[in-house]
Amino acid sequence: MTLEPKRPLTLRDVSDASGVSEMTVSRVLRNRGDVSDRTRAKVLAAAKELGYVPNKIAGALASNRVNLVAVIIPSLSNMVFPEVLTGINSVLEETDLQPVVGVTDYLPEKEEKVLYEMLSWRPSGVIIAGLEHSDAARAMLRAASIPVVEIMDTDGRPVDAMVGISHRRAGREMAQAILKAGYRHIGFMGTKMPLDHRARKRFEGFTEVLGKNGVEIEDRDFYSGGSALAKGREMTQAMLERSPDLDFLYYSNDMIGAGGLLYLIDKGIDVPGQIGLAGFNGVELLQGLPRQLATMDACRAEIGRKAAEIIIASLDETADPVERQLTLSPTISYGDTLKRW
Amino acid sequence: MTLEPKRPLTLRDVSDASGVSEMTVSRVLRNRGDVSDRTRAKVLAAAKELGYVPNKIAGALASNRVNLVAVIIPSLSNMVFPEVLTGINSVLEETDLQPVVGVTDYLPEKEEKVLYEMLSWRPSGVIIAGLEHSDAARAMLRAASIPVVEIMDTDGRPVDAMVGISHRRAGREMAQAILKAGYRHIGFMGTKMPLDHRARKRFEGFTEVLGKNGVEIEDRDFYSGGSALAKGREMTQAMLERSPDLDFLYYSNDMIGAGGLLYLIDKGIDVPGQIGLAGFNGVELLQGLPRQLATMDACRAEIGRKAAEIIIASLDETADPVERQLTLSPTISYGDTLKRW
DNA sequence: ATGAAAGCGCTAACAA
DNA sequence: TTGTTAGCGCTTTCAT
Repeated sequence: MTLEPKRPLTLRDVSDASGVSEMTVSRVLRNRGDVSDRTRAKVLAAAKELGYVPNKIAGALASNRVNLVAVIIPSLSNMVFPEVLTGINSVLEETDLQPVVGVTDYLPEKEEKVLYEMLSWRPSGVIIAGLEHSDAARAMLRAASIPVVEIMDTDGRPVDAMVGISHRRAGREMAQAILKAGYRHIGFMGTKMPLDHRARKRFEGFTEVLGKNGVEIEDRDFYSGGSALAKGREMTQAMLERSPDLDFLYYSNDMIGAGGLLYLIDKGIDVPGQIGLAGFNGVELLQGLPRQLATMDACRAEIGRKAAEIIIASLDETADPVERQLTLSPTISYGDTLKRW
Repeated sequence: MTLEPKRPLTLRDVSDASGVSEMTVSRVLRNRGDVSDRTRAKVLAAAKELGYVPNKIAGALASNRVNLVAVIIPSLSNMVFPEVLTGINSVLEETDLQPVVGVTDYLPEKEEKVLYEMLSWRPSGVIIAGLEHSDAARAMLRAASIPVVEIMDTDGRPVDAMVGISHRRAGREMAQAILKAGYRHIGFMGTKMPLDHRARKRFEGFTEVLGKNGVEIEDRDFYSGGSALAKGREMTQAMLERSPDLDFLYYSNDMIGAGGLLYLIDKGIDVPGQIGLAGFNGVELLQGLPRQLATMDACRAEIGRKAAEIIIASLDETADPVERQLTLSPTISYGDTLKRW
């Protein structure tokens, strides 16, 4: 064992060590083309012995192929997105494609930057949350000439493919369920996030149906930062002190809804008799609360799986065509906090 | 506008469009070397006009530099890891380094595979959870000749640098606090994860101190899958029916602890008088519960930040040297479920 | 079944 | 300040 200056190993090193040409070594390592068993064995032994790790940069440049799929999402702290990732992963795992995650923090400028960075690695496809992007971002997506799947939301026109739910419709359906159950004095709590277009669309759908039925949101409040559970508790308390006549609270996500629910239980208030509650997302996490919050499943894992399938199908000429504009249907679960009519 | 066969743009195209040599275009786009303002403007205009996105693959191959940092973690569903990522991000954001995340699902074989994939992109550094890796993985890490920071845990010897807490010690300290508070009949609940070495070490430290004080765990139970909150509730109920004499329940994570706490509150059991409780992690999420679970902060964001700083310092010859073996000290928070002595 | 040559798109190093 | 040349480590293509 001689000490050489540290330099990553190359195909050349394996070639030298095994006495086989670089080209054949390359074939063995990629399982391409016909190679005799004897040669293959020699090469594999040498590669393992040396601890050779192929250089994908060079490989990608030469072959013009990159097995990466860019996945661009607003956040990792909101459990919704890790769940989508899990769905994407479960499908890509069976291929040689690798997801690479970029986070935008809900900021359009950051989205643009992250997208630029990722596209500069020439990925094979892009999965990106939402339909709202800057013009520059949309231009990049189009110019990349690779499959692009916009996920989560289907209220709008995609650059290429899309999979998600209609948040506007989700808001409408929840409003209908609430009205049917007989509630009329409704308060709303959500995140202070003008850039969360999906939350905005749910809210718009929600107020639209209320409005058509002559009902208006009587109180509303928005928070930012901090523990959602704690915020839900505090905001609920504050809102009920301010507007004691409310008979329903609609929360833009399950975590603050759960905070509200715990507060009401604490106070001994009759839920859903005196006050009804509903959130959004269907986060599994909350099973185990004393009572189940009414909510609506956002089909997160399914969205991830479908998006990955669309990418795969787009890349494979021989594959059966798949639906490229897919709207999933979330279902309401009434839990214990929304009266059934 | 003529329709050409779709082909990604190259430096060459920008060079042609601007009448400036490829080399100078390259310099402009990277802000390297002296370029006249006039030339720079011409180039930037042409690049923007065309919508040129540089090809990092070619750039990386030529310059032998890749601005990626591989981050390898067991899971994204456990909030702990997204929080570490946030810490890493917050520091890397101020450099041109980009984290790239790989997930191992707590499986050594998968860790090995993910590591291999990531190293084949020749990243500038690696941040990897835990100190336990297969021999092959450790060999790869060493052979890569790049900074490697092992995070979360410091009970063991790192390949290169490490940042984390001593989980064994965390377990010991919690045991001491519990004994000092006077509890003697202790039950334990955790995840059924033989491969979660940190949970194992906490448990070992915990039982070690109990043992030295003549106390033994009187009942234990492990779960896998499902909603942690719900599991905590169910397991707590089952354990107390089985072992009604217990006066303390130690949970391997805060989520199941919270489930247990909610169950006990529901039952009207006196916490921490009749039964004390403690978890681990200090998840912010749980603020907002009716009562605060005793827990121990795992310093997640701090670990992420420090790890990123070590990578940066290792890459920058001129930087001040930083501590490369860093053990942070978690602190107990007693909350409302562990008596102070 | 194996090898040799060319070149992927960029940047380091040097020349002008 | 700008341009030229020679590769980075691999794969494609074509020859043997």
